[in-house]
Amino acid sequence: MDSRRFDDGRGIGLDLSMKISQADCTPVASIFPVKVSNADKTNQMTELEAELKRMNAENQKLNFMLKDMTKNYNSLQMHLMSLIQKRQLAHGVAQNQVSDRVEENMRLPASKDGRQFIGALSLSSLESEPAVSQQSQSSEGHGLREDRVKDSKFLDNQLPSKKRKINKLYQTENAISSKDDSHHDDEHQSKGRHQIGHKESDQTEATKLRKLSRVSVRTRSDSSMIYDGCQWRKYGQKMTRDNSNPRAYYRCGMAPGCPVRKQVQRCAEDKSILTTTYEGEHNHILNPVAMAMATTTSAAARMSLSNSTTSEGMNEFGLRAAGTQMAGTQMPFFPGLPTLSAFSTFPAVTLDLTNGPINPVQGLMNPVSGNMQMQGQAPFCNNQIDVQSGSMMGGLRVDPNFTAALAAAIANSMLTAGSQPAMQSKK
DNA sequence: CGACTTTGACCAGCGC
DNA sequence: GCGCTGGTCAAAGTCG
Ligand SMILES: [Zn+2]
Repeated sequence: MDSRRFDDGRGIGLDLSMKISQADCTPVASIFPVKVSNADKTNQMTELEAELKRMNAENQKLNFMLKDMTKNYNSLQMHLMSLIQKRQLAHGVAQNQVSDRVEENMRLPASKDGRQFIGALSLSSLESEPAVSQQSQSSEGHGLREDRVKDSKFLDNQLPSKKRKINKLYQTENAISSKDDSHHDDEHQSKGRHQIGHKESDQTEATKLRKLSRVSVRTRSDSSMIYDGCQWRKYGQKMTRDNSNPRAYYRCGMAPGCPVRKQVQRCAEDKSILTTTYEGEHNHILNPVAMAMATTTSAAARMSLSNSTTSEGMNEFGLRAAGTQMAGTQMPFFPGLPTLSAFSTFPAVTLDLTNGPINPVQGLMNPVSGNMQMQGQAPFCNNQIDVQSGSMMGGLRVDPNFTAALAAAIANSMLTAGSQPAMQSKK
């Protein structure tokens, strides 16, 4: 259906261009000939006006079409992503009994320098407003709100007024799903809350998927949350064992029932480093910033999954398993590189943007060569993926969205690097 | 007053 | 079985 619409759009576009040429040519050609009577002039004027109106209408139509197409494209892309992931899951989970352990890589040692934010580039470039980083500097609660405000401005098509009610609804909905989510098996005995038995398997699948597609992003940020284009609803906060900073739990609030969650926690050693862990995939249309983030996490998750399914330490992306990379050749790029610590057997990927480029221009010129590393965790290996490395490039270039997202993240960090107000104190 | 955040409580998993 | 820990819920509080 989408392809049909696409064709329609193109057809109209062609039509319009023809009309434009008509509108451009006929009057001009007929006006220039020497003496034209007033009646003729008015005639032409009315004709022109009519033409103009038609063009306007056409234009609006086209705009609609374009929006529609963009929407469809986005949703299709998301769909494709999830399908790909599901397929890989089907392969991977069967071979590989991935344990559901919580990852412990949130507390990597601090690295040296550079500041990074995620995703705001796209927004700032789209809105041509440099205020993004400043907004995200506000206090915890406000930071959230501002994210929301920006999102609601940004997303005209995202159920603006009904949002809140839906969120409420979704909260309860999620209460059920998340119960089934995390404790699907044992929940049966303890509470009678799950009367939705037939849904169970689906949700179990969804949970698995969500848990498997877990991606951490480490950034330098003074604000309590990085801007990633999504609306997040906080549903919990916890002190964790080996980190004096609390971990905050958020779930996606952009659509009811969206399974995506994220955890945000500051690094114990370096409080300027913010670790954000994303779980799951959105089940709704995303704005470009969120889309970039989502595709990044999807790609990273796929890499992690494929890593977990390959035995030789080489995955489909041509990424080599940790041992080799860790041991040497890529390290020189990151003098202050944290070593991977305490990775559990849980497959997850860490995008480390904390080794920010000192030279912003360099990063902007060649975003993909920015100091960025990915640390993938798989049952049998710890992967540290250097975006600069050839092996990595081979794999990542396959997915333009991935590089786009990375580029956005890096370039954004360049934009925001200079303007870092004083750190606000967390509550 | 509704939407959203905070925070104590609850629950499951895990190790001992 | 017990205690610890992480994840989630939901009532209460806060905010606009
Ligand atoms: Zn979502």
